[in-house]
Amino acid sequence: MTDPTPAAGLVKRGRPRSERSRAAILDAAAELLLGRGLGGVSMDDVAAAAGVSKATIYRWWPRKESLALDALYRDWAVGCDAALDTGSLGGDLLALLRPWYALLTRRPYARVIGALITEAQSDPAFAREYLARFVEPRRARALAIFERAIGRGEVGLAVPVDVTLDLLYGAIYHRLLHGHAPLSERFLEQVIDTVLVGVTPRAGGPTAVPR
Amino acid sequence: MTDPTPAAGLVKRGRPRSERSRAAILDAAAELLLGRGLGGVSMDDVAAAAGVSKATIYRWWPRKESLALDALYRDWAVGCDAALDTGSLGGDLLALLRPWYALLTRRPYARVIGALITEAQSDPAFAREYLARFVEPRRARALAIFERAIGRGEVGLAVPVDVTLDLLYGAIYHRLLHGHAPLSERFLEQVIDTVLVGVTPRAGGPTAVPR
Amino acid sequence: MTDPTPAAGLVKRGRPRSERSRAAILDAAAELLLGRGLGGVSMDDVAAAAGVSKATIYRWWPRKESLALDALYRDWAVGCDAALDTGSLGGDLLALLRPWYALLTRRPYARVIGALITEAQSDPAFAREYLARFVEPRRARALAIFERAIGRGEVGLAVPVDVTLDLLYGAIYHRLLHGHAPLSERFLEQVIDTVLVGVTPRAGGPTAVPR
Amino acid sequence: MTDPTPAAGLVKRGRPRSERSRAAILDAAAELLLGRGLGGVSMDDVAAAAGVSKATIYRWWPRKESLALDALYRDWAVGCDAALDTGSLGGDLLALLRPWYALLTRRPYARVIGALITEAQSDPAFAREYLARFVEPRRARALAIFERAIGRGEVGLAVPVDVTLDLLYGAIYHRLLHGHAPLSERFLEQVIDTVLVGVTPRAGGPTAVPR
DNA sequence: GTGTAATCGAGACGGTACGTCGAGTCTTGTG
DNA sequence: CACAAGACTCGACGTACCGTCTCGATTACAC
Repeated sequence: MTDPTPAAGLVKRGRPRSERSRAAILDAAAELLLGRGLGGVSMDDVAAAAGVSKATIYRWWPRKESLALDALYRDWAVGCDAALDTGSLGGDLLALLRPWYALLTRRPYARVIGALITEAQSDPAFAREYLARFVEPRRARALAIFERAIGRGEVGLAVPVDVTLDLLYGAIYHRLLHGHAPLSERFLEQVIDTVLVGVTPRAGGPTAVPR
Repeated sequence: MTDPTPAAGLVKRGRPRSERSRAAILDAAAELLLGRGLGGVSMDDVAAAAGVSKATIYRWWPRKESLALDALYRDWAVGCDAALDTGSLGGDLLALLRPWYALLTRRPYARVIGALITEAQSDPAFAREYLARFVEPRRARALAIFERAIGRGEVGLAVPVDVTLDLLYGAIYHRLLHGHAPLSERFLEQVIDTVLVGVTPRAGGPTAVPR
Repeated sequence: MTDPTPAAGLVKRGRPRSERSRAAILDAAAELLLGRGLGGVSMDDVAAAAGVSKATIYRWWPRKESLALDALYRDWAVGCDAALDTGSLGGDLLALLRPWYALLTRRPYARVIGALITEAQSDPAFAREYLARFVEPRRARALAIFERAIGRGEVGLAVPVDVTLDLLYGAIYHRLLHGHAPLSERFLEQVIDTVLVGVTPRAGGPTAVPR
Repeated sequence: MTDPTPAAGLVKRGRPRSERSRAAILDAAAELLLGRGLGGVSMDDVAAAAGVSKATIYRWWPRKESLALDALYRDWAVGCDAALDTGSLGGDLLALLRPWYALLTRRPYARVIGALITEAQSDPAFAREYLARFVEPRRARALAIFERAIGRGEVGLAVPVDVTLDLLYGAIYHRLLHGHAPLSERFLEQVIDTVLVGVTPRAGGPTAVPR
């Protein structure tokens, strides 16, 4: 959204962008968003909290949702880069998902995530941005883990991995967003266990759905 | 939200509520919401489309989200009441989920569902209402199906059914809301198949997650 | 506005008008109007204070201003009917105006009078009603007093009495409505004195305005 | 109400107020007010007619009445600044009042004046503003004229000038607001004549009101 | 007594304006 | 150029009041 490295050939003219302002805006936005949700925070609020002019925010972020995306993204990558190889599918998944779970439950991320998802429904460009930053990276990590497991023979070849990923992440998002039941560490383990059973190869094949 | 059967002992006084207006409001709201999403529809829009005063809407629905809940709810129950017993877990699940899938994909429900979920994050009363109307009924149906399957020995006794339900519904909501991959009938079947494999009892127990 | 004696030929049918309601409405209206002014009182307020249905008010008074007219009129006639003959112009005027002055200063009539006058500016029928009830009667009394004084030779024949009435009442209304100076009993006497001087016949005529 | 010259020591920051908008608002307001009266004009009307946002109006004028005050004030000063000295009290008064009379009768000012007076009844601050702008200046002019006349011996020393001013202005306002009789140029002259007679010194003192 | 007819209460209704708020843009002067 | 300040447009918000309406329940007179 805010490219820090402009075209190399261009000479930089005029006053340079204030890094201080940028950080203040993102900090203030993140704090306010987690506290009151996207709908409860106005751009004036962010500007006031960051000690910054509203025009400065709009110069760098086209709308509130984009700002929210950037503000929340900084924490979001936690544990995503660490590609631990524990040697087993279950261990790898747990190592991948546990830090994320910790993040999700530490502060009310669901508030803002819900609003971002809603915004994505009617703005394809925003949807792409959201997916690219918040969904795809974790999905790619999980996919790599599954591929390693397939290589080790831990996962049956007939298993549709993309569907499995949806089961895994879908279950977690489901509890996160709907809150019909607690999103606990126990739940995380149960989800992984159930998925493991579903993908582990065995002698007799599963009973297919009659159509 | 709007109880049609007030306290029986109370004598009815004053001009009765106009059923015509109520229906017109819900119709107009449903149509507009599916067309433009919650954020794209104003109360004035609904009032104008329904040929009704804005005050009349506010008299019965405290906010736009509540109205949306009522407006969408009327279609939502589709296929939920039909408790087909096909004789197999997979068949039952498919019979339950297929009509719902058809509803979800026929019109852009995701737009409004997302907004309702977002609202639920910061309003516990609304969250309860949303769950009670949009989530719990379908979940209860699925639970009944699983219990029948357990009775038939189709599902292992150690399987945590609530987690399984989250895998099932979570996967579908995940694709519905995130749109990272199409929510197709094929996907629906794959989800059911994978879940079936995960819950079907077998000789050797599942590999537990190493902790 | 509300004719208590309908066409004689008409037979009275149906439930008769509740005199209790009528009185309660006028009482409540007068009290509220003097307390909060016309703009500060809603028809719902009056209905609630009178323990009466809003429809009942509208059945008998076409609009709020008409109700205000009736509500205030009951006090307004004070001292207007008493046609004391003190024997002198000054004495008669004082006897006429003093009770009215007392009424005006006892409670904040100016609030409502101002609103009625304003309404009269854009509704000729209302203006006629207002004049006929609030202005003409007192004017007619004063006119009679002046005519008696003319008969006694207290007032010059060349004096334009209607203009003199405007000076008299105008001065009082001026202080009542504008409040730039107190409307005191002293002021009332000074006004009468000054008018007396202006109308008393003398040897040399007044200096006419050069035109 | 809207001070054009803020504290001198303060540096002007931010976008300056649009003089164009300010003038358009006052023009539109004056035109609409004289055409339909205060009650017949909504803030949306003014905003639309002035090609301006409603919020901009509310930023500078707290309520409709304040706007009306400013909008009408621009014409109101007509002939007030010209302090003609015709040499006689009658001539001076006529020179002062004739232009005002002309203004009052050219367009339906009474509509709005009535509403302003009504508002003043329940808002002391507004009352002060109204008096300071619409009443006091003309009164001060007339007072100066009377004091010159006293210096010339045209007015008796015992005459209470403030009461005389109330007779003069009161009579005019009375006909303006009540409309029981036409506010004509002839009436204006008669009022001045009668007042002149009342204040001109003579041999025998006036007959005091018997108490 | 049994219509018939007008009243009454309660309160929902369409409509209009209110005054406020937030998003996002624009216009100054200053660094 | 970037930035702070803040005025601006636009559009929606939720509320309040107006005057109308639809109920069921009363209350009179007329038959």
